[in-house]
Amino acid sequence: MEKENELFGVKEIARRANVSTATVDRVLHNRTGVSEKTKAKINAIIKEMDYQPNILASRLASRKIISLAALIPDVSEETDFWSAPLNGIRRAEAEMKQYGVQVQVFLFDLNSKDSFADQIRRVLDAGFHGILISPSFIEETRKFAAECVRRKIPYVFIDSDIPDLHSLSYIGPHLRKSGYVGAKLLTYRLEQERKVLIINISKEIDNYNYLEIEDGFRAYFNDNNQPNEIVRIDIRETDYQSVARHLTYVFHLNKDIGAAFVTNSRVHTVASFLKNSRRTHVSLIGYDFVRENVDYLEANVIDFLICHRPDDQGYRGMMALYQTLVVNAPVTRQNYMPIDIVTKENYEFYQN
Amino acid sequence: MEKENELFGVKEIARRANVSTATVDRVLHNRTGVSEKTKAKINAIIKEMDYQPNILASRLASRKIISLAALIPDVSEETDFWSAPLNGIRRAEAEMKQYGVQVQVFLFDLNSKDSFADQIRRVLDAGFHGILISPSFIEETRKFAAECVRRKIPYVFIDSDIPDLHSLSYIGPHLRKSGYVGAKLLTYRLEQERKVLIINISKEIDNYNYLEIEDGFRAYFNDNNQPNEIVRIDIRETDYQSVARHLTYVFHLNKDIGAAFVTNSRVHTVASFLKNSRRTHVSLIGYDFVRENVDYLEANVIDFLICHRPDDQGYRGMMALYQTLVVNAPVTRQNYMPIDIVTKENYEFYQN
DNA sequence: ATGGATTACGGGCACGTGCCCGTAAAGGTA
DNA sequence: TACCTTTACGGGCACGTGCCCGTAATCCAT
Repeated sequence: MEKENELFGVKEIARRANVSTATVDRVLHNRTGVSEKTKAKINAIIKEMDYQPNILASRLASRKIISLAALIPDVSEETDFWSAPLNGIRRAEAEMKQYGVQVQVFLFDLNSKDSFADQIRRVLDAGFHGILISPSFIEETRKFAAECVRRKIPYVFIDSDIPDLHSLSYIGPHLRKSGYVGAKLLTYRLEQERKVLIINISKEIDNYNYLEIEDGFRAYFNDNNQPNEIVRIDIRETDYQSVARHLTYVFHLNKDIGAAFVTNSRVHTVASFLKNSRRTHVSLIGYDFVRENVDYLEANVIDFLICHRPDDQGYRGMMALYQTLVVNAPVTRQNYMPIDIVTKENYEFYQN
Repeated sequence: MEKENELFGVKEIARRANVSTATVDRVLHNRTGVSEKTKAKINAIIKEMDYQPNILASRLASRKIISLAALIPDVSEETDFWSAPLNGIRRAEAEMKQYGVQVQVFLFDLNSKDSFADQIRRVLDAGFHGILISPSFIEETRKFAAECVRRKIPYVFIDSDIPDLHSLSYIGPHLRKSGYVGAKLLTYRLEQERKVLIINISKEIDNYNYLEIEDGFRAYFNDNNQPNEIVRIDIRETDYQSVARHLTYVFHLNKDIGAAFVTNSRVHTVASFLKNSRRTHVSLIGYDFVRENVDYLEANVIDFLICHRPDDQGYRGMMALYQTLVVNAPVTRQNYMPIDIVTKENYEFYQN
């Protein structure tokens, strides 16, 4: 069990090029102080023997810590959704720590554009080497991206994407397809004469994500010639009373609703309403593996939850930065997460 | 961005204990040559300052390669299921390579107990430091495990478990629950008067996995007072003609079968039969994300596939060995994989 | 007491890379 | 030519740990 002849180090390159290892090092990190001639020669040798630097030695020798920032929403009373990505980020942190990488997390208030902008400024001021960000507000993110490009700081988007800002990578759901899956599950045992209700509960006016999901949802009905009528409702308050009021009204107007689809994690509020008003025969589908939702899965009020592995998103996002900054390996631009289907029967094994 | 004061190395321990780093090293690797007195003193200091060895430096300094073996079934014409775990193993290999870990894969024929035994012998003879194994044959695995325990080689089971052989870790499905999920999906839109068919297609007499799944499947019917009659059939040949013959007979005897559940990845054979005999109204559920199955998902013949992330199983299995042998961190004994539900609508994002 | 074996420990090089510092060579100016 | 600046490169230490080798100290038998 001895080491195979992997003597392909800087020393070997230096020997072949008749220079010192210091010169090879200068070329490898393209620093100044090397004549064009020797630079070319060394580069040729590097390419020829497909030199792979030893990351162990490199990280050990360099005293510099690589520091990464993660900028995500804080958990609120409304939802602890973002605790999952945070978990993944911590997991990545633990793994990278031993290789000299530090991680710092910045949290902002999803209901405050200002707090988002503030934290962006703090992150940029601190001079991190790479940044993971949830691009919750489009304009601020646009400015942020421009600044990162200027400073050549790689940044990764998670959970939602802004495609035209060329981030290093996007890691998150394909929302349109995810709405499509929701429609499939919703109609799987739905009678033809029943109506379908789409519910969007959200304070924010910023409806980009929601529109994608609804679009996919409706596409399924088109593609499969589903005859059911679709009713939709927007609710701009998130408290139970307001939601209940709106829903009471809708169900009053439409006596024959057979299934409801909630476009985000607030499905538990709807579940609560259905349970209280004894309408649990209505099929209910929504998003995200948060505790309130799982409770209603368990109680047979919610039929399915659609999830996008938020934990993994955090983990992979950080790892994408690690790959570029430490390993210097390429990462894929778009990394769509699986569209997981969670039920009462399989949730106990679900790994976020 | 400077390194925090992490001067907690062997040198610091040595300084505090008034010994040399070599002596500290002997204690750390509990080698001989240290008096009980100094050993105790050093151990106290190590514990007190919660010393964490620098893996980078450790792997760099030690010339020894850590070598891991993976022993899994070969892909056959019957099924390419095992190409997924192999993928995960390769992925882990690439990641560990830079840290001085080598991986060697051994394949055996699922239809030949002898080839399994042969490969076990080869693996044991080569003296690996850790072994990943799919314990396909019980008796041979028992001997293997005994030998590993004797030689103190950690071993990990994937895909199926033999609980009483205390492997370092089991990574794979909870088969019983997985059958339970299958039953849920199968009955979700099934009419009460319809019968349900359980199909087991397998040459091997070794039915351990199958029994677990069927047990879970039936448990769902009990727990939920499902009135449907359950018909079961064992088919000991795997070729299409034999399967079709058996199924023709069963469908002849039972005119009102509304759904079929196949306990393994050969569901595509049944799908083929249903399609050819124009019985695609029968709901069909089976196992594993292999291409033939996905084709029938796409064609609306198979309704759902249940999967257990075989790729991840391979990856995590290798990583469990890495964790114990390199990082010296504890791993969980049982690691049940999520029970994933794959449909025509979400399969394109499924990540094995 | 003497010699030999055993035990307990320290010195110091090596792993492969990063990078500081020193210096010879080349170029520029008076 | 003398002096200074810039360019191009080499020497060599450091990172934290593994481990070989050498040796003083201790023990035991004669």
